[in-house]
Amino acid sequence: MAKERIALVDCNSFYASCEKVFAPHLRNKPIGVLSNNDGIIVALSPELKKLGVKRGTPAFKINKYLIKKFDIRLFSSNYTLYGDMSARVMKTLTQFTPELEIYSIDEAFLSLTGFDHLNLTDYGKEIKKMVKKWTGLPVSVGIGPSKTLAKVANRFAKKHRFTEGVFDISDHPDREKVLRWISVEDIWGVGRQYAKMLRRNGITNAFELTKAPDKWIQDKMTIVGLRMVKELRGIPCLDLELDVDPKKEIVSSKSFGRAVTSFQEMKEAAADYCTRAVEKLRRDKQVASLLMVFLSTNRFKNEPQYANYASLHLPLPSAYTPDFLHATHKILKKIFRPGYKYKKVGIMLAEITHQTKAPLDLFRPTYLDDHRKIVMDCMDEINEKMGNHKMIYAAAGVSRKWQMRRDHLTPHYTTNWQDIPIVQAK
DNA sequence: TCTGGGGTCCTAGGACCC
DNA sequence: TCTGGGGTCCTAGGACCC
Repeated sequence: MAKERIALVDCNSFYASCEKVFAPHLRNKPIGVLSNNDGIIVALSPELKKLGVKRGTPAFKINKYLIKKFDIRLFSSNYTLYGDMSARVMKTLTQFTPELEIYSIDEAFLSLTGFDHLNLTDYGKEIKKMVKKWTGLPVSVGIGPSKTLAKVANRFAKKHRFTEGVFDISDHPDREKVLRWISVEDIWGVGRQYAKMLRRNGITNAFELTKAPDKWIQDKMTIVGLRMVKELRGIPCLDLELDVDPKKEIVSSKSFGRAVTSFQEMKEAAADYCTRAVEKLRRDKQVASLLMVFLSTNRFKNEPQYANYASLHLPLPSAYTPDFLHATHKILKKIFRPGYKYKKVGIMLAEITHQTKAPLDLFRPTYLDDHRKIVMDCMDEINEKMGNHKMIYAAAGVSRKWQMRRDHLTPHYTTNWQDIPIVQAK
C-alpha cells in the first residue's frame, strides 16, 4: 500500500487577504478585519502583524496614534464575500486531488497518497500558483504523512521565507529539528489548558511530546490527545472526512449593538436570531426538536451580572419557524429578569435529524407532509429571490435598535451585481 | 462608547434498569 | 454486622478548533 501523504492548504490571513483582492491600493498596507459588532480584531494582514497588533485585541484598544501613523485600515467582517471567495479557492483545489476535505472556511486537506511519482514540493508550489492566479489569494502548503504533521509543515512554510510557502516534512532529514521548533502551544489540538499542563510537566515542544509515554498522554489529554501525538510521530490516526456530516447543533447568537433592558426588545432580538437558526436548519433539509435560549449581561462591565439559559422539547421535530418562535417566547419569559443591562441573547437548536428521518406521530402530521413546509419553502424562496430578509416575522420587530454594528463594511464584490468591481483601462 | 460567533468531541457522574 | 454488579442513557462541563 502506498504511504499516506496529506497536504494542508491554508489561506494566509484569509479575511484580510479577501479585502485586499478588491482593493489594490491596500496591497502593502496594514489592514485588519473586525469581528461582529466591530468588536475585536480577528484577521490581520502581515503588515499589521509586524506592527505588533495581536489577534483578539478589542478594536477600541488599538493605539490611535499607531492607526494614524501607519494608516491602518480596519474593516467590518463581510462574511458574504469571504464565503464566496472560499468556495472559489476550494473549487480550484479540487483539480489537484480526487480526495479533498474542506476543513474550515480557509483550509483544506488534500490526499496526495499515491502521487509518489511526483515531487510533492513542486506539486505544492503548483497548487499555490494556481490558487493565486485564479482567486488572487495567497496560500501556504504543508505536506506530511498525517494531518497533524501536515499542519506542522504548513506552519513551518508560513514562517520561513526560504520555503516559498511550501514545505514537505514527510521524508525530510530535519523533521526532528522542525518538531523541536514547534512549541507546545502551536500544536494542532493543544490549546491553552493543555499547553500549561505540558509545560508544568517539562514538555515544551512537539518533539518532546512525541517522547512521552502513551498511557500518560491518554490520562492527561484523553484519547484525542493520544491520537494527536501518534500523528506527530508519523502514524496517521485521523482520516480525511470526505463528505460533510450533517450538523448536530445550530447556534445563532450575537452581542447587541447597545445594551437591551426591556423584555420587548429582548424578545425581538431572540425572535430574529431564532428565525435565522431555523432558516439554516431548512437549508440543510433538517428538523430539530430541542430549542435552547440563553442570555447574559456584559461580563466586562462593572455592573450587576446575570446569565441564564433554559431549553424546551418540541412535541415533534420541526423546521417551522413559528413553532420555534412560540417556544422561544415561552423560555424567555422564564429566564428574563428585569433590571439588567443585557448584552447578548442566543438560540441553539439541537436533536437535529434529516426531514425524511424524523420520527412519525400517529395523530399529527409531520413537518414534511404538512402545510407548514409549503409555507416555509415559499417564504425562503421569496427571501432568496428578493434579497435577504425582505419577509420577516412581526415577532422580530422593526425598530432593531439592538442590531449589531458594522460601520466599516466593504461591498459584496462577488455576490451582488450592484457591487461588482469596475476595471478601468488607463 | 466600544471586548466575536459557531462548531465538535470526550469524560465523569447520576439515574435507572435488571 | 452484613448492603452487588454491570450496562445504558443522559447531561454538564471542559477541552479543543477556526
